[in-house]
Amino acid sequence: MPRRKGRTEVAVLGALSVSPMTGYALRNAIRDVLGHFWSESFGQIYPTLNTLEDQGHVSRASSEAGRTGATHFEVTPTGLSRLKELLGEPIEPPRPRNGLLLRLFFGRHLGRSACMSLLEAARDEAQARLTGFEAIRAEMATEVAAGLTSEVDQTYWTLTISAGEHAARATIAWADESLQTLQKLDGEARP
Amino acid sequence: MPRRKGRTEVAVLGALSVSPMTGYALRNAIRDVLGHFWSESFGQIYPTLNTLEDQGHVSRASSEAGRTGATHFEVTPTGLSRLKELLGEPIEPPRPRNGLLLRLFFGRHLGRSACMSLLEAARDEAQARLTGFEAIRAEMATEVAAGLTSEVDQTYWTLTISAGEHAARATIAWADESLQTLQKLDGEARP
DNA sequence: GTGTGCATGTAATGAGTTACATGATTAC
DNA sequence: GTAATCATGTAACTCATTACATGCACAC
Repeated sequence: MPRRKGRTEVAVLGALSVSPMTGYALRNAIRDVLGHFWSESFGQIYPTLNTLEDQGHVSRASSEAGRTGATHFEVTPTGLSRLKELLGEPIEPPRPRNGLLLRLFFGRHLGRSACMSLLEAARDEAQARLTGFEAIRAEMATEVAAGLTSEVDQTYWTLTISAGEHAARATIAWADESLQTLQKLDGEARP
Repeated sequence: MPRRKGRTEVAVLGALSVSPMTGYALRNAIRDVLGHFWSESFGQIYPTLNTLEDQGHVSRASSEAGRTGATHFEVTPTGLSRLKELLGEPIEPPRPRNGLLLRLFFGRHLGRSACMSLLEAARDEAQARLTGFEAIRAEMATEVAAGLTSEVDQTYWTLTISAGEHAARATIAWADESLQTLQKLDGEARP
């Protein structure tokens, strides 16, 4: 019985504050909308919803729209204050665990060409992410035009996309630079 | 009884491959040298060392140098192949969990000024990291000059520092840009 | 009628951290 | 002598993922 420490609650309450939905839709929304900076595993969402319901922070509003039998969850007023409270809490620093950098650090053991493959993969991945962000920007623009999203929300959401773009471009530049560095490394040793 | 999945083993074998040392020194080395992209909790290191010893990948070479009673661990030949094997395994993608971006995404609930404080803190932190990397570069240069570190190792290690620098600069640029965006946000609403 | 996707959960497992517990050694 | 640091471990706990289990509804 895992005790949730608030992080999952923020994602759930926040997502529901944008729009009420079922647990299933919630999982998809978190994956699709918050996916580039947040993830929740499937088995977290329903238990968290139940906990939140017990605390009166969300309530079930069964089947207004959508299929019969599906329960749409919505945030209650106390749930909204809880969200604001959680958002105000200090950010706990993530413990870094970058598998790519760990491999490169011990690159002497891994070998030059394997390291270069890793760098190329990282660069391509970052490039793909960059392309994905363009699509998200376009999609958001249409939603704002249609009145589905407020401009204030758009501003905040764009900040997170921009963060992803900056990070991706930095990765690309670093990878290209590093590939050049390793290219030169051959100079002295092995045939 | 946690089953280790290889990630801790890479860090431990890798660090010991650079230089044999005690478990205690190992913990410090991982914190100080790999710290900007990797972390191991204290309670992981000793159990992992014992597992690795059982498998013959590391051995105890007691008290050649240093204090009496302290056991220096060193990598065995099979440990070295094990390290190479582990380094060659696919990188498991980290599940993103960025507390800062989660807060900014729901910035409408958190409030403009709180968001700006978070951004300023992130920028300052990135700036501090950038300064730290300079120090690491300088220190490494003296180690190479003293013959303690090979130039090949230096090349690989520098790649990881460079990654940190690129990421930090990207964070600074993004935070400054975002602060300007939020500055303008005031335009219409609240007094 | 049947497969695909919607919808809701539980159980087992694992990874990793924190806190606890203990003692030896060196610096002052 | 005593405080700080070196040194080695264990136990409990938390957080989170994966796999399992189940059933309905809608499109074809």
